[in-house]
Amino acid sequence: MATRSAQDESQDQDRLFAALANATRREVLRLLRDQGPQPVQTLADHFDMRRPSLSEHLKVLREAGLVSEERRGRQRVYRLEAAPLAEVQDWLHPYERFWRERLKGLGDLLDRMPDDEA
Amino acid sequence: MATRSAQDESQDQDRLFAALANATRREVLRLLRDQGPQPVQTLADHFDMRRPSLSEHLKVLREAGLVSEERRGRQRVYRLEAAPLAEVQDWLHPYERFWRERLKGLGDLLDRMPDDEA
DNA sequence: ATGATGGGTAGGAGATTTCCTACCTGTCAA
DNA sequence: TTGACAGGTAGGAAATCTCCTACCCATCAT
Repeated sequence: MATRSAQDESQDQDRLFAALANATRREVLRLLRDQGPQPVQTLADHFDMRRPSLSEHLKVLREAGLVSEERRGRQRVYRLEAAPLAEVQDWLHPYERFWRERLKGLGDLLDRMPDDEA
Repeated sequence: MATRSAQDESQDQDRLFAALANATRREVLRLLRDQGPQPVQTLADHFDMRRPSLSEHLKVLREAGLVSEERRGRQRVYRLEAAPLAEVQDWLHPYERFWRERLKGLGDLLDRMPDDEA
């Protein structure tokens, strides 16, 4: 197995978070998740945007490893590749106790309040 | 409680993901998580960047709700506010079964391979 | 009061993003 | 073979991001 440098990995992480930083791209992921693999035109129907622009979004998603394409005749069927999202979850993990502490604290506070103040 | 429109919420989500789409800002969050609340100068020591630039990153994080500031004398102590990250986790959740399926498939495949090929 | 310190804002340069129109390639049907 | 269709790339405009220097305002110590 080819070993990847720490630099490569943080560059991957950059590409991943950057890919998610756009509402259109997040919506593409949602469509592929909820409706399964589909060709570009079917995806494009959901957006108020010319096809070449969507093509570029698909390219960003491809380069982040979040989608794959399969050529079927003259169509290219895009499919969700969720694996990189596990890395987002891993990134999130060390923060989890912080927001749970906060929510717990809020819960405790509410518990101590009379109902009509809560 | 003031009700927030769906538009407001998707704008929040945009701000949140956009805030995370920068390595410097993610590193600020990590520092606040691992080293606790601290003033700007202490944070700035970790970056090869002028202070005003870091100030702007802190502003982006503030507007995403990911940090808060407390004025102590002439210092401003920044603190991690992890709550919005719960929203990232919520966003992630519907994707989880997809990457788990994939990993499971990979695991099954490896199980069927001779050790020296795995 | 005055200077030094902490940290923000203003304004601008250069890079990057996101959209567009125009055009190209590959596949299918007549 | 010719046309139509799916979808990519090229190149450019406008917006946004990320950095900078210069400057401003508070606070604290002298």
